[in-house]
Amino acid sequence: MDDQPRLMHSSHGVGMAGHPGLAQHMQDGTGGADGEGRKQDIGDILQQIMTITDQSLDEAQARKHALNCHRMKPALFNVLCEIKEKTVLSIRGAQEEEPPDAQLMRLDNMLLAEGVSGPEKGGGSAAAAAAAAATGGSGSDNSAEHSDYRAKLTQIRQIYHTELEKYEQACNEFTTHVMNLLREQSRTRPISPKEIERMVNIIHRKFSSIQMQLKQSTCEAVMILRSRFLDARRKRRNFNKQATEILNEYFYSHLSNPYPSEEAKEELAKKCSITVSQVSNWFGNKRIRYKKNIGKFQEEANMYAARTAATATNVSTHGSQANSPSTPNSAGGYSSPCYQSDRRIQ
DNA sequence: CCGGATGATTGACG
DNA sequence: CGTCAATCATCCGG
Repeated sequence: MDDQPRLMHSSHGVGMAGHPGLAQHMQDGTGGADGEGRKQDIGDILQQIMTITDQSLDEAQARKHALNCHRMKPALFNVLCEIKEKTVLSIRGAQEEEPPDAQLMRLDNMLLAEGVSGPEKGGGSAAAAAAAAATGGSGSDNSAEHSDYRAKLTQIRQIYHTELEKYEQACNEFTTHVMNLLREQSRTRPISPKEIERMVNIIHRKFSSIQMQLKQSTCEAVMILRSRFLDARRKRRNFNKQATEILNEYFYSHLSNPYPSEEAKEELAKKCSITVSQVSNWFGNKRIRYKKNIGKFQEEANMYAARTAATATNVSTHGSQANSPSTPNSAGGYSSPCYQSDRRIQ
């Protein structure tokens, strides 16, 4: 039975109700042949086919078996095929493949870029590294944040994958179920493989729309995580003591003009293992805070002035004085820096 | 836990 | 674009 040609449009579901022209075909094809008995038979068989989906499974199973063994069954099947063949032409080309969804592609790309849907290790760490670089944090502290970010990303990724797998499994289960159903039904009514395929497509589309929701919420979670991670203000760490000393040293030894050039900033940044913009921030903050309350900083100023003076004398006694000519004005008064520090910045 | 210290951000200005 | 001034958000010592 299975090798009979099967043609049936499946978009109307599994029932036969509403098939046009079936009744008259039956009359035309069988009316004159054998009288009332046959007509009755065919009426029965049709009725059974039409109502088979309304019945409970085991009941239907028994009916189906009876139906398949019915002597009129092959003939009826052929008739159905014939009708189907006529109608299938008008159905063809009704709907075509939809273009790949732009939003879905965007989501996929983003998940891939964030390392959620890509290969296990590479993408995630790369994205985290990029994010870390963007924050411009110093070496020591962002490794902790980095691992924190990584851990959270991994968490998201795991949830995403288990959910995705669940959906996929459910989709496959449902698809095979429907396919079995259709294949089973194709023994009593004509169903073409193409129609089964179309039905599978419909199911897949439905499930992928569910997946899209998953992807969307995953993307959202990643964005939130990322924005929190990238907002450096929320995880500010003080510079280490050495960096602060280097910066202060420069600041107080250039008190008359505490505006490091771009190269000087780069140099300081390298020495302190921070970024140039962090150096700029530091000097900006320092200048404004120093100016605001010079008194508060005087002790500090004296200290650094004394220190630079000491190193300067050390250097000069050793014969080479390479770094002194830059700011003769400010570095000179080491004995009483507190008196000359006023109104330098204005 | 509080308050000052501190790094970063924001908006205005030249 | 660099700087200033105000402000935010966090850190950290007492």
